[in-house]
Amino acid sequence: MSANEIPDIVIRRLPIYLRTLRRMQGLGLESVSSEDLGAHIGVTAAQIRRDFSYFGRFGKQGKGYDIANLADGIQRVLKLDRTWNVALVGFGQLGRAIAHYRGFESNSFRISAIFARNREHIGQEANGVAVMDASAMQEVIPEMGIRIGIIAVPADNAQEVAEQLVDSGVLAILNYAPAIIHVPEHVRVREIDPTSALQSLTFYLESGDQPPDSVFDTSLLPSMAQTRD
Amino acid sequence: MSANEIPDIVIRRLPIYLRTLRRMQGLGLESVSSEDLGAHIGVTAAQIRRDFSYFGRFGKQGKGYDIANLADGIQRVLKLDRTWNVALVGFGQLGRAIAHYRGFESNSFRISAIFARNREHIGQEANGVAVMDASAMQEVIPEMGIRIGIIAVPADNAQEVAEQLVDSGVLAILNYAPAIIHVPEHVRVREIDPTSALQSLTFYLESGDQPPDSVFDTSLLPSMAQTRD
DNA sequence: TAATGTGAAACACTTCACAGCG
DNA sequence: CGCTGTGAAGTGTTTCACATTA
Repeated sequence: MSANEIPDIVIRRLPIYLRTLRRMQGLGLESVSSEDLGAHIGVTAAQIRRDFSYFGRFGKQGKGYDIANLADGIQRVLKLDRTWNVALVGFGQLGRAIAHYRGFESNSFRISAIFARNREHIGQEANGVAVMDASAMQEVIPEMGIRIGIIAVPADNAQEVAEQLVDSGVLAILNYAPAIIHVPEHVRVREIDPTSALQSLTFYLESGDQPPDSVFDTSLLPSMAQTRD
Repeated sequence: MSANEIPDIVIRRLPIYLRTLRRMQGLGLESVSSEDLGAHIGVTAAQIRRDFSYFGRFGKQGKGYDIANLADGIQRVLKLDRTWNVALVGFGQLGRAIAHYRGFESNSFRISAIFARNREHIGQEANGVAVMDASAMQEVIPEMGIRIGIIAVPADNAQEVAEQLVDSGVLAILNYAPAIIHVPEHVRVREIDPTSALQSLTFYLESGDQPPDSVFDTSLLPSMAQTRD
């Protein structure tokens, strides 16, 4: 009955559950109730139970969930019981920071190919991985069995890079460029967009007192504010 | 009637609309229909119209939306017609990358204070901003009228830093640490979590052929997979 | 006439509440 | 007897479809 219609929102919560369970495991804990786990993560116990129910019966009534067992289950559902090779495109400030980030390694990912267009970047290396010319993508990505790409190029080049990745066989993209990329149905994209995140937070702040600065800034845009009504 | 109940999900889409409209404006376009705008962004025309209807009547029947006017409207709704000072906490790899990122400036934010605990980091500087001791937060943040904080410290320190920020008067937090932070109701948090994003993408990939590597990796965790049924 | 703004319907997700199990 | 798993109810979000208006 659990078949195949797990909402994406549930899938996006699984890594958080996994990470939390692994931390608990590291603390020597053996089991946890949906109540406890929810409190740690900031979601309701009911949601925890509903989420887990999508992919099986992991709990024991009266007892809760076995932490190691549940974590392993989630890890398997997410197919994280292996290491995924990832291709990074872009080796500017951002690309380099991503290439040097050590957090992926311990979480089932390895940046095993880096591509750039800038001649200055090509030939440099990060973590022992040499930066290749972007034109090598179509050859290297299939060869290495890479199915995940990270876009870390300027917004204006993001769509083009997305297409090159897709043409190379990539099926999942993590997009750091501040641009919406359009890909075929069978390709999944997640956006990393700190600027948008900040820009949606200010909505909730009072603009009132303490202007941080005397500059009345409409940013790059010289346009004038003007609304009707 | 538009009063005050705009869903957060709508607020989170506004920066994307804004960015897209500004790009169109830069291209010299003057007006756009919900149909067109939706196609560019990848949402339905109905959603665009519904979203905008929450904060006013911005369109003209038969014509569409005036790009400059609509962008200005969104900018005002999001309170982005000013520059917000932001405090960055953490000056390791990640913190430094954020400090040097030039994308915030042109989008209404300025990292105007940087804090770290590591003695090596204190006194360094980025973009002309000196790194201060974290203990100075409670004094400096109110003084500078800062209400937005960015957390870029290891997961284990994230909660502590969040509390220091909140105690200093911060009301909005952008959290790059891979940890859920708990804050009072009146404080808003957005997470930047590339690892979780990648980990939720693999769910949709076939694990089948082409194992990228011979390592059968259960990562850091030595635990054995074992499920019931 | 072309495209908005919006009731109403449809769909999606979350929470309630409790039977049932270990 | 405490806690899961899950129908059913409750909310929230998206889409439909069309009257309305520039």
